[in-house]
Formats: sequence, structure tokens, C-alpha cells
Amino acid sequence: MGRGKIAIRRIDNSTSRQVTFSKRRNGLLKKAKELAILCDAEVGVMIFSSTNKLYEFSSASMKSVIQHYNKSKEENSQLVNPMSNVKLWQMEAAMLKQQLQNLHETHRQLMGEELCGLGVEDLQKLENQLAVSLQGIRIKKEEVLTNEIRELNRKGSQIHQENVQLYKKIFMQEKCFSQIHEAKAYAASYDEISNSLHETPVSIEHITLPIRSYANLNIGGLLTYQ
Amino acid sequence: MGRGKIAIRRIDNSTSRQVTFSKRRNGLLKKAKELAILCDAEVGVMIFSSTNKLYEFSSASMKSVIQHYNKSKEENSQLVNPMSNVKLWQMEAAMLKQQLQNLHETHRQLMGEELCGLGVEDLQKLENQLAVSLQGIRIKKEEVLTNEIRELNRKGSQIHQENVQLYKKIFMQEKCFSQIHEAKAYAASYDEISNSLHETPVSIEHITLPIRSYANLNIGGLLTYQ
DNA sequence: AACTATTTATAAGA
DNA sequence: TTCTTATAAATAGTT
Repeated sequence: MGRGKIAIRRIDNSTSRQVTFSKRRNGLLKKAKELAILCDAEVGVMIFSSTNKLYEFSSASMKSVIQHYNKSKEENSQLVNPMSNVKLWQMEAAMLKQQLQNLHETHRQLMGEELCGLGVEDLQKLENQLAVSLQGIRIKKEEVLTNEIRELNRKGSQIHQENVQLYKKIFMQEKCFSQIHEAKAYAASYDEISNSLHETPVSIEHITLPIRSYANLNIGGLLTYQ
Repeated sequence: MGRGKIAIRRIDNSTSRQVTFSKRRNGLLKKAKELAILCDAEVGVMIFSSTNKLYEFSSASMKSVIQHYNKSKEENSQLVNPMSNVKLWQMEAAMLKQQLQNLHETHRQLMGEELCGLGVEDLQKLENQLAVSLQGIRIKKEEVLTNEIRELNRKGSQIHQENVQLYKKIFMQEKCFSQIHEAKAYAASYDEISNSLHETPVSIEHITLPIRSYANLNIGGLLTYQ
């Protein structure tokens, strides 16, 4: 329809293509509108130019047209339907919820709650499990404590050595008599405390206090004499 | 365009409207196709007849056209986007997954596994919790066992009474000497066993065997003499 | 964007 | 529905 007939194939000339797009786009939108009005039909048209600009017509809102389209399609196939994904995720969520609930119940039983529905055998199993767990945790705890003690002992003796070196240095330099006196006094008091701690192995039950004393001594020693 | 000009308003005549719909619908789809080809545009057309039948054209897949449309629109609003639901459910699932993972870790710690990341304080808390749980479960178990024992004792003595009544009946009827002898023998043997069980209170530790003996006696008695 | 020769779409009728 | 056909409408090429 025009001065000459054209074949329906991509128009090579860019300008010509753009002009034709403009004309025919308006034509299409007009015809869509007419169809909707004349025939009482629900029509939705989306057009994207090659420069990605959107032109649209819809008799109702485009949202409702697309929803209608989806509804119409979900009878035939689930593939085009963006709702199918929703259903998949809903199922996933339901499954996770169930797992969570189950685990929660088990967890509460392990915490010693909600034991009413359980028989003697279940209770016995639970008791055994908890006894084993408790044992494991106590072993682990002792392990951790032992390691901490060993580490503190190591650091304590290391810093004690440092302090001894520092005292020696101070003494050798013989710079100030008052400092020498202090150092002697400190060394005496330190030995008095650390002798009983250091020579004998330290047990878990008595470690808390000695460790703190150690730490205080170390920090005090370093700050004062460095 | 036709024999006469028509106004663009709803066609009243139903048949005429349907015919026009058919013609113009094909026209619109054809024009949409031509536009897509000639101008290299992305086009999507959805048409629903008044009887709700769907006719469509899309240059690519309708799904991709709609997605393109949504993407183009989501700058303005999220409402039209059918993916938003999916995202909501994905978030829900992710949240549940996280909860499940957390609970799982706690659970494993309660089971005495994976204790490596824990400090002394955590271990101590865990130990205390487990000790409390264990205590609760042991109390519950004793409660259940005590109830079972009480119930069995009740049944046992009840059925013992029944048996005594049955023996009396048999003796009173004096139908058969051999039966009387049997009854005497049974009563003697029963008293021998049950005296020691029934007079003294029964402790949990020793209950299992006595209860079974009781049950056996009861069942035997009932089956034989009813 | 406007013009216009031509093609195309389609209203009415069969 | 489909075919026919007269006519309205759309538009290709031009200005």
C-alpha cells in the first residue's frame, strides 16, 4: 500500500527503516485500539524499537492483560508461566519449614522439654545420647583448659626469663642504686610467689587464680622496666 | 475501508462483531508480524476475544517480550512484575535455609559433635544445659516407669482377686474332684510366688522380672479358668 | 512532516 | 466460516 509494493523483509536503509517503523507502529497501535473498541476484545500490544524504546497499547491495563495471558497459558503448559517458578519455590519453602519443625522438636527434646509424648525406650535413648554428649563435651572442655594452662605456663616462664634478663641488665649497668634496690626487692617477691607455682605441675582446679597473678606480674614487670 | 465507512464504536450486532473481530484480528497479527520483520522490532500482541479465546503474536517468545516489558517498566513500579512473587519466595526459602543451618549446628553441638570452634565458656554452658536436660529426662523416665509399675501392680492384684474368686466358685460347685485338686495346687503355687512380691513395696530396679511373671500368671489363669 | 499514487484491509453481501 | 468486491484506510516513495 503505497507508491510501490515492498517485500516483507528487513529494510536495509536505516533511515527508511526508522520512518517505516514510525508509520507502521502508529498504524498497528491504531488498529489494535479499533479492534478493542469495535469487537469488545481485550488487546495488549508491546513494541520495542531497535533502539529499545517501548511503545504500547492495552485495552485494559497491561498488567491485567499479561495476567490474563498467564492464566490462559497455565492450562496448556507450565513453561511460559512465570507462576510455575513461584510454585517450585513455595514447595521448597514448605519442605524447609517441615524440616525446621522436625529438627525443632528433636532439639527441644534434647533440651529436656516436651517429653510428654515419649515412651520409656525413647527416653532411654535420649538419656544415653545426652550422657554421651555430656561426656564428649567434658572431655573437650578439659582439653581446651589443659591447652590454655600449658600456653599460659609457657608464656609465664618466658616472660619470667625476660624479666630476669632485664634485672640483670639493670644491675650490670649500675646506673642508679635505688633501681638496683627495687630490682632486688622485686626479684625476691617474685620468686616467693612463682616458686610454688612453677616447680610443681598445676592442676585444673587451682589454675584460675595463679594464672591471673602471673598475668598481672608479667604486665607490671614489662611496663615498669622496659 | 470497505463498502462503507464505520464509526469506531462497539458493533452492536453480535454476528457482525464476531466477523469483524475475525477479520481485524488477522489483520492486526499480520501487521504486527510485518512491523517486526520490516523494522527489526520486538513485538508482542495478545488478543482475547469476548469469549475469552486467546490469539497472539510475538516476534521472539512472548515470555521474553513480557520480561523485556517488565524490565522496561520496573524502573517505574514493581507491581506488574510477575517475578516479584518468585523473589519473595526465594527470600523466604533462603531465610528458612539459614535458620535450618543454625539449628543444625546447635543440634550437632548438643549431640557432642563439632565442638572445635567453641571456647571454654560455650562449652561450660553446653555442659550445664546437657546436665539439666539429662536430669529432666531421668526424672521423666522415673515418672513413667513408676506409673507403669503402679498400673501393673493394680492390674496384677485385680486379676489375682479374680482368680481367687474363680477358685472359690469352682470349689463351691464341687463338680469334679480332679478340678478341686488342680485349683488347690494352683492356689498354693501362686501364693508362694506372689506373697513375696505383693506385701513388700517394689523398687524400680527389680520390677522387670516380677511384672512379667505376674502377667504370665494372669493370662494363664484367665485362659484356663474362664 | 506533507503529499499522493498505489497497495492493502476490510465492510457488506453472498 | 469463506469468498467476492467496492471502497476506506494505510503507507511507500517522493517532495
